[in-house]
Amino acid sequence: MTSIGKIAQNSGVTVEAVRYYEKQGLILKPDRDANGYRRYSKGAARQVRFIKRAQEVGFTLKDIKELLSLKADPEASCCDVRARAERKVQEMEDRIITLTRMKDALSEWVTDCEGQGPTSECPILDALDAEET
Amino acid sequence: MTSIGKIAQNSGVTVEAVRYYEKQGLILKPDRDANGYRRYSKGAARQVRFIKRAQEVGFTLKDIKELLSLKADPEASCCDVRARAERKVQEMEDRIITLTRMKDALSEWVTDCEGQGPTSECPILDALDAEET
DNA sequence: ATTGACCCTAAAGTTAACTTTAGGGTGTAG
DNA sequence: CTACACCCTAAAGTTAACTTTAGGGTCAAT
Repeated sequence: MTSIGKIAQNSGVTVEAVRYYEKQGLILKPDRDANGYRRYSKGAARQVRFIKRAQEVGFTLKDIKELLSLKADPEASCCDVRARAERKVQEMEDRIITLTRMKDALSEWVTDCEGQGPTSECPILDALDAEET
Repeated sequence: MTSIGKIAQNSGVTVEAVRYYEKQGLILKPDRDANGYRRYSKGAARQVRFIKRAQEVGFTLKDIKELLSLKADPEASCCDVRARAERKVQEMEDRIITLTRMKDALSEWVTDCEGQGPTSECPILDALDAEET
């Protein structure tokens, strides 16, 4: 039985974040003791860490809420979880491809640039300003 | 001399976006004709396309504003532009690395998952819930 | 008895880049 | 003359995931 402060500390988030997760229905509402303070069971920090770890691999809080529903649902299949994970992997691949394309375009222009002379003769600005696509 | 609608169309953004860029100081305030309508010179669409293209390679509007200052400044050197571009490339590389790491972790878990059985035995959920780091 | 560390709530603020809304003129084609 | 497309402004809304603020209780120690 610990306080919200300890839970936060043990899971590497702020106290406000823990309250926020509670409000969003991502963690169970804990009991309160006489003074109204939240009183958490030992496993609570683990729930928060689940959230954090899921975020770290790219899930949004909305995704995580779904994942938690599946986790809690005895009817749900592992397949459902897998499908979501695959979709997320795909999204991340797409983001990576886009970012890489952007980066490559920009770094090519950087290569063209000697870094000398006034901006009026800058190949980077020229590229951005070019008439064609 | 064209209307804001044409400018928007010719540069692939909305009318509201053009007005927004103006408010942010990214494009010059155009003259107005008798009825108060904005009246743009021919080159205005090009300014907007500069913005779009810069966004497409990863610059934020804030970055773009800086770039435009450099562009307009006869004292400024191409070197300043290049430095910003290099910084941006670095940022994008960092994002790509992070995203790739995330994606790899998740897709490894996906590989572990047969997609069968209840969620209580799902390797993906297990991985997210694991005790260690 | 007061300091300081914690706890509480509800509501507003943050960031980016727009979009939407509300309320209203303008110009022209039929 | 009346639709209808276009133009105007200012202000609020959008999204995500929190953080900050404002205003207050609680509790152990000094």
